[in-house]
Amino acid sequence: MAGYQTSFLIHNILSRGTEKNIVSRDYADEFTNSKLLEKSDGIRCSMQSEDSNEDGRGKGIVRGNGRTVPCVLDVDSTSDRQSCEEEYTGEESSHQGNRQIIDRENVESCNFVDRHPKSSKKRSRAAFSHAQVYELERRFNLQRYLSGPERADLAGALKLTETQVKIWFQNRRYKTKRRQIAAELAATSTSTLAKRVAVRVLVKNDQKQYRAEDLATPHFLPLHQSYQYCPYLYCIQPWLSNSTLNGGLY
DNA sequence: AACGTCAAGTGGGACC
DNA sequence: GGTCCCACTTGACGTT
Repeated sequence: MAGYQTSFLIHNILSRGTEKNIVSRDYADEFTNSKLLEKSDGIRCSMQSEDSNEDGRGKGIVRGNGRTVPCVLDVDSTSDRQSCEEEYTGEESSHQGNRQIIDRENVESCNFVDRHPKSSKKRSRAAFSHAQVYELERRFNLQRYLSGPERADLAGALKLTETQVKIWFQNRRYKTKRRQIAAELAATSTSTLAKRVAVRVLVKNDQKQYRAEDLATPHFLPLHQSYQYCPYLYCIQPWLSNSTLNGGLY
């Protein structure tokens, strides 16, 4: 990847210290894990409790279905977080709405319970740092599946648990697939609609084929309004053939 | 308040 | 049985 602006190098961003980190898609190829951790260490807050079924650590094997699919280049331009979620100032932010800002010395003890002792039963949700997300994204663009050792290496480099890396890749694959399906369905439905739009004959042989009140009553509502929250339901449109359905989903 | 995003939870299938 | 995966769902949190 060429043409990256130096000012958007992740280590430059991270080294700004008190400035708010603005994440750009313009990342540096030469950026390494060591540089990443050199700057990012201590700005994350992993609130997650350790997964009970932490798996595969140190086994050094590639499992049968732990396949590695290299170099699937599909840069998802919409995958970035939409806003800056943390600012590293070396102390906790005074903004109540902000995500957790972690003191370097308190990284190990950072968890939701510590900060919210009265709501210890609340489910916690880790907020990965931009540097961690960047590196995960970068790796995902290289390969969508990680073997056990690869996952362990990445987890160690990012100071995440293997389970967190595994779940991140899992969620990321599913997210990509969802967007791909939605895009395909949107494309097919619009093209299908274009082919199937019923055009009423209004004039035939110089005779009007409509009544005046017909013009005042719309017959069609935009389909997408009905599927605002269920985009996948586009595929259940009756005019789509089975082959289209199957091909679109699996 | 409604909505969107995302890490984590859940459940089931596949593989060894 | 253990581990991985996918396909959702849940709950926390940020944005509008």
